[in-house]
Amino acid sequence: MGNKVVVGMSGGVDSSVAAYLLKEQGYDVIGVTMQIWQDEDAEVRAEKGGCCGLTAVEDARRVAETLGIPYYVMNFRQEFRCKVMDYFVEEYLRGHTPNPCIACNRYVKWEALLDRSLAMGADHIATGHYARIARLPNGRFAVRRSVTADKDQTYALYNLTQRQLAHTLMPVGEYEKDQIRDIAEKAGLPVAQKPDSQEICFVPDDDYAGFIDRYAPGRVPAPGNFVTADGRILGRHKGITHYTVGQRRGLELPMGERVYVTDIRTDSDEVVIGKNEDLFTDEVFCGDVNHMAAEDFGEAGRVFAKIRYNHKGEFCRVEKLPDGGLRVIFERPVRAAAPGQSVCFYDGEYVLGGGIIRKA
RNA sequence: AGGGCUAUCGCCAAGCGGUAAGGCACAGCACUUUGACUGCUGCAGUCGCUGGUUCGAAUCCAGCUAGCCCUG
Repeated sequence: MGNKVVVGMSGGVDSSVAAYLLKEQGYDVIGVTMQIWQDEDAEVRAEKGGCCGLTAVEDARRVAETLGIPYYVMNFRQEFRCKVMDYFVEEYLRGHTPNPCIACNRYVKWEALLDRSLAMGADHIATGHYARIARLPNGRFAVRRSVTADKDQTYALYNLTQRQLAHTLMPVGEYEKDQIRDIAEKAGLPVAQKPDSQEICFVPDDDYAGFIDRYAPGRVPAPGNFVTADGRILGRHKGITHYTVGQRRGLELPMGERVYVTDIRTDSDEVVIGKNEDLFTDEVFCGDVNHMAAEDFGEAGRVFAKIRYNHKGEFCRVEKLPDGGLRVIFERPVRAAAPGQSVCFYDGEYVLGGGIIRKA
């Protein structure tokens, strides 16, 4: 295999250093920024960087110049709109809580970018994720945890395919965040001090519910009742897209004690309210399963799993369902497993795979 | 228009003559490449109104107003 690699450059520190490291390692590096969404409001665009705003292009281009590598901007708006934004909105409309980053990784950052990169003669694509890629004795590829436990990003990568992994490099996973900034500093990269990105990149104002209102006018579920599990009506809510399982803030329900959303009923537009203790479950069911380190979870026995990006994780047992889904039984109950969120399984440092929660 | 009870922050609620607890809600910040959670900070110059007693009242007294209850 050759050594031509396309690095997805977001304009941030991590992907900039990824490009730098690969160049140092002797790769034939090409920098690419994926243009994936565009806010209609020019002012918002100017102020917010995000992982893919306009400042992303400017910053990435400067970094590419500094490194002396060719640089291109590729338009992936179509793919992003279809695979990420549509998916995101549709999921919320049906009362689920999607993770757009996972979809973006699989379908845009990888599928779309890899195809186009291979088409232009590249052998690999690379990103600035805090994760590593390994070829296992069984011949399969798997994402491996970053050397830093706290900055680990493997969770969001569980859905990548074997083919995608075979053509991927993640040089940043070998370093700590501080080291990455040091490297950027020493290499004279102009983005060394840029803050980390966060929140949903295509919702710059943080108001995801408002975004859905604008994205799917006329299709947003109407306001309904807040109810207790035993049917008592507590008040009115703004529509189910405004809520997610486990949520406390924004309910505007002065109950004297902290209360949380425990369920969302799409059939009746009811949002069920309960106590924190009502949010724990030791069993979840998921579908849309992706296998990574192993072809089967059942053979792995006791595995570790995370049910959201920032989850300490819990040990569990996985049973395969006839329909291809999974039943996951945790050793200790997990809190607020929300339909739409992903479960990512681990065998030690390696990602076994994962699936999307459909019922908890 | 007889009697009784109650009126303290958006909701609940301490306070019982010595200079306004707390919880929930809410806001801001922190944390965070998803939604959440969590943490921190803030949040009644005033105690239904008007007078009075007192060095001093949300706390005592009177009247008024409102709500609730019991009688009629």
